[in-house]
Amino acid sequence: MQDFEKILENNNVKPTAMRLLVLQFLLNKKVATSLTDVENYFDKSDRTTLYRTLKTFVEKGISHKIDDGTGITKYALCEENCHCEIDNDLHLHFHCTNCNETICITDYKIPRITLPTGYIAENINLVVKGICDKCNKK
Amino acid sequence: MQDFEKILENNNVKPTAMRLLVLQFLLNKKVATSLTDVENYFDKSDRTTLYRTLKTFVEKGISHKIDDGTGITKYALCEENCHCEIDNDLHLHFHCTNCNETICITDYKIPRITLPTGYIAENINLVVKGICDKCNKK
DNA sequence: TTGAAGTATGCAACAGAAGTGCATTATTTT
DNA sequence: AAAATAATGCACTTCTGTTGCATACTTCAA
Repeated sequence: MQDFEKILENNNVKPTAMRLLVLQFLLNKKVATSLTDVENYFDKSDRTTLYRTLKTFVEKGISHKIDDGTGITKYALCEENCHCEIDNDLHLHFHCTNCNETICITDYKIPRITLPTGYIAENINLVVKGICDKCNKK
Repeated sequence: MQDFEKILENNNVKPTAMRLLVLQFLLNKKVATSLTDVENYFDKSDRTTLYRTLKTFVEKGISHKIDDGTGITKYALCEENCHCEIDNDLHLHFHCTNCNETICITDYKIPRITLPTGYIAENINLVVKGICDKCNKK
C-alpha cells in the first residue's frame, strides 16, 4: 500500500483513492490496458475520472501510451527492463489477435532504421500481430 | 480509363462509376488515405458507399489497410515495389506529425524478428513518426 | 478554525470514426 | 421482361476520446 503511494508521490501525483486503485490495477495487469478495460473493472467509477487518471499517469511518467494498431489507445506501466518510456526508445509490442491483449516484449531490440534523406524520425513503433504464448498453448 | 477497369476486373470487383473514381483518387494520391480524406474529396457521395468501397478494395487485394498509430485507418494502393499486401510481408510506414500524411517507405526492409517461444507472428507493422521530406525543407 | 484557493471528481454532452440494417436503385442473368 | 443479385444512400447505433461545468474534497494561510 505504502509503495503505491510512493510511486505516485515520487512523480508528483497526489495519491487519491482512485489513483491508487488504478495504479494497483495496472501493476497487476501485466499487459497493456485500454480505458475501457479499466472502466469495466471499476464499474462504479466514472469514465472521465479514469480517463484523466490515465492521462495524468502518462503526463507524469508513471505510465506510457501505446498505439498497438487496433485503433484503441493502450496504457501500460512498464517493468524495470522495459524501455518504452523515452523519446527515441525502442517500442516493441505484440498484439494477440486471439485474446486481444497487447504485450510489451522487452527482449527484442529494434535495429537502427535508415530513412530516406530528409526524413527525421522522432518515434518508432513496432507492433507484431499474431498469436501469443498463452493462446498458442490452448 | 480502361486501365482502371482492368485493375478492378482482375480482382473480381465490378467497375462501377464510384469505384473507378475512388481507385483513381487513390492512385493519384501517393500517400495513405483515410475514409474522411476520400469523403471530403467526393463530397457528393455517401460515406457508407465510400466506406464499403474501401473495404471491398481491401478484401479483394486492390488496396491495403494501414494502422499508422493515429487511430485513423488509412488505405493505400501500393506501387509495384511495395510489399505491403501479403501476410508476413514488410510494412514500413512513415507518419509525419507535421503534415499528418502517412507514407509507404518501400526501400527499408524489416529484419526478421525473433519472438519469445510460443508466439506466432502473422503480421508486422512498423511505423516511424517524425518529420517528412517535404515538411523538413520548409 | 474558517475561508479561500487549488485540485479532483462526476455528470452531461459532443465529435469523429466505424459499422449495421434496410429500402431503393442498378445491373446481370435467364 | 422478370427474377436474382449486387451496389448505393439514408438513418441510425456504438465506441472511443474529449471538453465544460458544477460539486466535492484538500490544503494552507490568515
